[in-house]
Amino acid sequence: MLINELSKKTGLSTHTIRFYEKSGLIEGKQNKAVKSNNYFHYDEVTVEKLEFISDAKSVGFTIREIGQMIDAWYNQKYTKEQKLEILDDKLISLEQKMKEIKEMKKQIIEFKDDVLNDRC
Amino acid sequence: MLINELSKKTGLSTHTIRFYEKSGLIEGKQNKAVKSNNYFHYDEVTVEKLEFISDAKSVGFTIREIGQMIDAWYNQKYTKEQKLEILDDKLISLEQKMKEIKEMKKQIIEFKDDVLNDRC
DNA sequence: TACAACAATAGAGTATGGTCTATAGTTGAT
DNA sequence: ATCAACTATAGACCATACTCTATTGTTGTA
Repeated sequence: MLINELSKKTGLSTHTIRFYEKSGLIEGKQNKAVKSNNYFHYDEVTVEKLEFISDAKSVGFTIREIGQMIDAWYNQKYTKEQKLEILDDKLISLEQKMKEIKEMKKQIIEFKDDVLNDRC
Repeated sequence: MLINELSKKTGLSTHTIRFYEKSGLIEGKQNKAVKSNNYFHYDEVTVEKLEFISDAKSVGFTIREIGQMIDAWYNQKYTKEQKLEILDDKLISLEQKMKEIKEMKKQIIEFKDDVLNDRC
């Protein structure tokens, strides 16, 4: 599919998709047989990747971190051990985020309690 | 205390503290009796606030959101009902973040499983 | 063949959240 | 009195992650 269809499937703008492509997160393929244009073609895996990118972004991962994860899963850039290390690293950082969120929840609940009891 | 001491107590640079002050998150007081300088003085509540700001930032809240929470707790800018609404709103967004993190964990664990079993 | 809708590329512009520099003045110990 | 260490203010600069504009070229339908 071309970028417009990819955009419609993922809900991301063509600008954003091109930005992710420039950032190395996804990669379209140009058909060398066609000489009249240099349009990029995208497959279903790219749709998957973009969905993953959106999810990963909303939990706070940076483009760089997301790139590492994509490389650890879809590409042959790393050895098996390196891949596992990267993914474990990300799992640890998610555990950390969870802990911080739980702490923040506690704190906000305390705030609420203070508001309810006119202690602030 | 002056800004340097505040900086040492919180681990935040004086620049960052001044940035937060400009952003309306904290507020020092100038001693009008002293006419030779216009130094700002900070209290223990400001230390607390800065610690809260650091925690809130690391769970992904924006400066604006953090400002709302601080206003909902420390200030009289909002009614009791508005304060509770703001805090509940933030609790909901934390629940959402938790859900997303759990999903992401699942996905990364699947990735790991694929790596371990040479499925990618 | 005209033309709307699409494509690629380069580069400018925006928002957020800092971070740093320059300047000018103040304080406190020696 | 000197001077290092502090203070305030203004504004420049930076990184991240987009977002938009301008330009040029292509495709497909009427």
